[in-house]
Amino acid sequence: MPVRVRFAPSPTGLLHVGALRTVLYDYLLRQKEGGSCILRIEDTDRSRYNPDSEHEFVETLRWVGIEFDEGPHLEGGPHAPYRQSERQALGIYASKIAELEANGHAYKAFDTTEEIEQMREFQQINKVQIGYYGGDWRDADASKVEAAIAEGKPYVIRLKVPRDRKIVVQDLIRGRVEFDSNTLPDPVLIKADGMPTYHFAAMVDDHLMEITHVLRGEEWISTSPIHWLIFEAFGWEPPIFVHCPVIVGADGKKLSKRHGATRVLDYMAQGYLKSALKNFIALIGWSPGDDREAMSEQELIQAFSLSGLQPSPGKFDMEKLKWLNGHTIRSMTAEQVLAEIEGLYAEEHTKGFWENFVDEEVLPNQTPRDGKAIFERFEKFVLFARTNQEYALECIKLEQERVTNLIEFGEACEFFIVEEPAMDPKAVEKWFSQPHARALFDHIRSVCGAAVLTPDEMKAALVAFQEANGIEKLGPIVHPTRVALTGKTFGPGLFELMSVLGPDRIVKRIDRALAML
RNA sequence: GCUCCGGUCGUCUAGCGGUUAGGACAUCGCCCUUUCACGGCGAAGGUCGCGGGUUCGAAUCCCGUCCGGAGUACCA
Repeated sequence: MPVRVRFAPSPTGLLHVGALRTVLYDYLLRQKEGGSCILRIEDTDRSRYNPDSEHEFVETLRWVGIEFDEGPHLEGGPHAPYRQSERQALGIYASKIAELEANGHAYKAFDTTEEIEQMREFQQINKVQIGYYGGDWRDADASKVEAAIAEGKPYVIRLKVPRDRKIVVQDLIRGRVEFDSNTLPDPVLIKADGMPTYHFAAMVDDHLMEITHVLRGEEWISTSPIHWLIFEAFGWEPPIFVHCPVIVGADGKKLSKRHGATRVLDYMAQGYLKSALKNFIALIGWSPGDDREAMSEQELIQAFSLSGLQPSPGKFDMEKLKWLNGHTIRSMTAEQVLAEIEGLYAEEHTKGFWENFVDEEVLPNQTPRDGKAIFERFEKFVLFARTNQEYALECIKLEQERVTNLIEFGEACEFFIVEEPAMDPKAVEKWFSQPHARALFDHIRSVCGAAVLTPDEMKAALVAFQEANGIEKLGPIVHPTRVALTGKTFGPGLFELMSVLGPDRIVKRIDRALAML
C-alpha cells in the first residue's frame, strides 16, 4: 500500500536536528514503500508566526535533499492549499466543526479568560484535577447558548470528551497506550478568533490529505488520546501514529546551543556532508537490526523499517558525527569531494555562519578559533581550485585522509596553494639547526627541483643523500625537508607531497629555507 | 500533584526465554610509518536502573519500586 506521510512544522523558528530526524524517517519510509511526502505548514497561531521560518524549512530540506511531492512551495497539488491559515480562510475547518457540533461531539463555550483563571485557581486550592471539564456550557440548553450568541459573547468550540471511558491509542513504537477519559479536559478545537487549534486542524488535515502514517515528536503522546477521539467523533479511520523519541544533548538535557549547533543549516556551514548527517541522525533511535552503521542513502532506504525504531530518547554524540563525516569524506573520490566543497561555498549561509562564529569550545590555554579566518582559508582554496583543478584534486587526495569536515580543507591545503606558507618557529628552530641542513637543501634543490618526479623518485633522491652522508635514519632528512616545504611538522607523506608540489614550488621554498639558515 | 512515556558498556545500539550479552564512536596499547592522520590488530569498559516473582533457565515474561523525561494553554 502506498504510504502518505507528512512533515507539518509550525513556522515559528529554525529547523533543528530533532525535526530533521522526523522528516528523514518520513522520507525514508516514502522512498522505501513508495507513496507521497507532504509538507504542510501549521500556521494557526498568528502571534508566534515567523515569516522567515517557512523559507528556512524549504532551504534546509533542499540542502539535505529531501524532496516533497506536495507542499506550499510547489505548484498546485491534490490537497492544496498546504498552509493551514489558507485552509482556514477557505472554510475547511468551519465546515468540519459544524459536523461535530451537529453530531454532539463539540460545543460552544463562552467562558471568559477570567472565569477560566478562577476555575483553575479553585482547582489548585482544592487539589482537584486541573482543566476544563465542561463548566457551564458542555451541557447547556440550546436557549442559553443562543442567548449568549445573540449577546455577541466571544466563544471557543470544545471537544466533548466522553466520560468514564478507557481510550486506547495505538502507537507503532510502543504498542497500545491507555488513558482514562476522565483525566482529559475538553480541549479547545476552534479558538475565539476562529482559528483551529493544532489538535483540530492537524487531525482534519491528516484525514483530508489521506495521511497513512503520522510521524511526530514524543511530546505529542500525551495529547494523542484527544486526537484519537477526534477521529472517532468523525467516524474516521485514524492513521498509524509513530511518536519518535526526543534527541537530547550529551548531558541528557534538551538539545540547545550549548551542545553545539541545533540548526541543521549550521551543520552544513561547518562542512558536514548531508549524506553523513542523514546517516548519523537516522541512527539515533533507529537501527537496521544488524551491525551496519556507515550506509549510503540507497542502503539506508533499503534497510529502513518503522519496526527498527526505538522508544527511548537518544543523545546527540558530536564525536561520532565527526567520525562518520570523516569516514564519508574518505569514501569519496577527490572529484566528488571537490564538488561538495564547491557546493558548500555556493551556499549563502556558509559565509554568514563563519562571520558570526563564536568559538564556544575553547580548551584551556588555547586561543579561540577565528571564524572569519577559517572561512577565508576555505574560500581561498575554492577560488584556487577553480583555476588549478588538477593540482587541487591532488591536494584533496592527500588531505582527505586526515580531515573530518569540508571546511578543514582550507587549512589543510593551505600550504599547497600559497607561495610562502607560514613557518612554525619551533619546528624551524629544531630542524634547520641540523648540521646537514644546508647540504640537504642544496641537494633537494638540485635534484628534486630539476624535474617532475614520482613519490618513489623523491624518496630515492632523499635516500641517496642519507646514504652519501652516512645518516642512520631517514627522520633527520625528512623532518627538515617537511618544515622547509610546508612550514609544519605534520601532514601527508613527504614524498607524495613533494611530488604534488612539483619542481617550481620546491625550488622557491628551498631557497626561502636556505635564506633562513 | 495528576496522566503518560522511557531505563543494555561513557555514548549510539544489537538482542524478542538458553549468547563467554554482539557491533560502532570515544579511551588506552601494539602494528604500519618520515610526522599528523588514515588503516589493521588488541585491551579495558556492562551487577542489562533496583527488588521480587514465573520458569530447569530471564536483559528478554509478570508485579512492585526508583530514577529520568514529556504533557498538564484559546502554543504547536
